[in-house]
Amino acid sequence: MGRRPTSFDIAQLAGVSQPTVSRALSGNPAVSEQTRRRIQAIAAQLNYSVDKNASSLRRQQANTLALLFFEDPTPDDSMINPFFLAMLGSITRTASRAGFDLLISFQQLSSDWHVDYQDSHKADGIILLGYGDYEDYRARLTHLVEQGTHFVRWGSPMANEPGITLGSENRSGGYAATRHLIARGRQRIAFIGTASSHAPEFEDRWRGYRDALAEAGLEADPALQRDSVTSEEAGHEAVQSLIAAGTRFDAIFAASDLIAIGAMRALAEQGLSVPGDVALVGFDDIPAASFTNPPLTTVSQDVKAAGEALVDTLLRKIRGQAVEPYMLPTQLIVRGSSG
Amino acid sequence: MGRRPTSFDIAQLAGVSQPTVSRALSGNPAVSEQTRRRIQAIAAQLNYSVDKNASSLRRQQANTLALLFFEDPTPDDSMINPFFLAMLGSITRTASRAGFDLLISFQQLSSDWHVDYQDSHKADGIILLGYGDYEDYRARLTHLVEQGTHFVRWGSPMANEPGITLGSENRSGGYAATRHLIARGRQRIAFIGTASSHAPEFEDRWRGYRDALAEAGLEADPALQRDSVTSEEAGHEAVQSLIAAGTRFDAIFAASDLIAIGAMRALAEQGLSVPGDVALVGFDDIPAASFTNPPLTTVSQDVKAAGEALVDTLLRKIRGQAVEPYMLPTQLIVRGSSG
DNA sequence: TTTCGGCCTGAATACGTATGCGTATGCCTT
DNA sequence: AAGGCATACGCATACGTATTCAGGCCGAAA
Repeated sequence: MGRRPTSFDIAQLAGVSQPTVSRALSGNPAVSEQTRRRIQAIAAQLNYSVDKNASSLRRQQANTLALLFFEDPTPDDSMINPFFLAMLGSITRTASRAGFDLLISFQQLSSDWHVDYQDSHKADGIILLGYGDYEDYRARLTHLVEQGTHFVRWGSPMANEPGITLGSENRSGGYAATRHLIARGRQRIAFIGTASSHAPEFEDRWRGYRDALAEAGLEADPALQRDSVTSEEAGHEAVQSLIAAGTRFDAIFAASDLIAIGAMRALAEQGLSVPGDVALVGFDDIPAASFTNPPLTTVSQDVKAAGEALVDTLLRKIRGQAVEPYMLPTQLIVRGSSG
Repeated sequence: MGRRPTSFDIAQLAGVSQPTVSRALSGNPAVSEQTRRRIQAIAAQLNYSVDKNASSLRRQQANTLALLFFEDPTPDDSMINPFFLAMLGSITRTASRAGFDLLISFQQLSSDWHVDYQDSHKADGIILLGYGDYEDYRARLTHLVEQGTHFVRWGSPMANEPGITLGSENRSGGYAATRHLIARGRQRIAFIGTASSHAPEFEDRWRGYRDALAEAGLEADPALQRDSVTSEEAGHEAVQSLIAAGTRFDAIFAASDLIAIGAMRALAEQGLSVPGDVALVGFDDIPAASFTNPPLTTVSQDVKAAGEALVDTLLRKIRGQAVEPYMLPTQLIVRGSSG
């Protein structure tokens, strides 16, 4: 026969009915061990596999999660935040271990993602990754909640959050990084990275920075702060501007590794040595961080645990179990760039 | 009403039959502009969206591609070849532009992927990414072809290839890299990367290396070659072994950037300067390559074009159009590590 | 021998959509 | 006035599975 086999074909060959085939293959104990074996043998021989479309239609669930990845539209098409990419491995593996497929999509921030995946029943739940304009975000999340869509977001918890958010302990991470620099004797520590509520993760890291300074009796000098999005170019520019301003500084805490790498380049161009003249700490521990020269001291987020937490939490939500938002610990990784 | 709306609900509200709704929303010209508008308005108001499971079941195609990513089982769970990750962005974007969703899965090499996705009708075609044992690979590809599965593979074309493969021009890339080193006056050029048919991409790069040497009247000295898989550790070890052997060399062509980065570390540890004592060229142009110190000269693969080529080719295959395997050009990116 | 319960299995049906085919309506032609 | 054609729509059905419900069989208890 030309077409791919269906459960009816198996049934006919096994001398049973189609429902029995369905039960046998899904492990339903109502079917005797003997017939189950027979059916499984025939199925294997015919290379049969359950049609997921029919199955999902009938069961009203797809055993699929959707990963929506947001990014600012960038001229350079290919550059993706390496930190999120690193999470991908962990997410897909965890999902697959739970028997779920993973649908992924890179969204431009403007698109109508909120009426898509779960609505059309292609996925049972959604994982939201990436930074974005949080006010717009909030409106969409509210929409999702109203529709009864299951989702989990990675980021920094907002006040009165619609839905649930997981994230790293950004404040304590920033605190540890800054304390480390202070312990190495640095006093004039710059912060590169937007310190406003438009970028809550960065703001939290900045809070940790400020708290550590205060604890040491230092003050956060606004002249030592520069806004920057998370890209190498932005970090490079920010440090150039810092140097051009003439303000003295002996350390930099960069809100992300990409920024730190750009900073490192700007410092080198100006003949400033790392860590001799300027100590440097980043955030994220992306792969490239250990390849720089000197290797970058940074605050590591546990990417593996994060992916697992996202998937587990989402699955619990789908199953109607209770979920609690929580934060994942970060860890300071001391390398050469901080002395 | 509690449930999500179906095309019947829309039909009732619009005073037409369900098929008319289906046609109206799918742009079938058999329905008048006027009724189409009415139906669309109602659908929008109810937040209706087509159930993809039912739709896929009926039409027998899912508008979905599957990306199967292979990797050697690694103890460190999270490390993924950055080169392939970079391709991901381009692939998902191209697919989405064509109206296809992307299902992704990171497979251990041993699993039974060949009986999965398309078989179960979850995807209309498969993209295969990653290196692996090519003999095992061949058997599975043959199986796929026999099943009539649509797929495209990224890699190095094999003789009597089952199915279709796209890849970069690895030979000419290796040739350009080596020529460059020769042009800079280097004579004793080492090659790090397996030069056997178990790793066809690397073998092709090695061929280019050998050809360039031959053209310059030099010979490929086996003492200057070390096997290495594509990881930083492996590159590090390989160069350590090279140095320990005492063989003199003034340049290294590494078969991948990860290897090159490991090599750079090993050289630095031995007090050898780059490019002063040893010039270094890599392959891939991963993001980290431009962050090393000195920045890494490398052979760039056009990741964006590669992703687009893979998706376009696969879609053509799915549509039953003719497809031709072809190779994508590479480009030498000269940075500081080669002098 | 009858009855009852446990264990398997089959018949029927629902999931929501897309499409082949038939039909009604209006308009133009002769 | 009657037939022909294009246009716009409805009827019926198929896609392949999972589940509800009812029944058949068999051994054991009465």
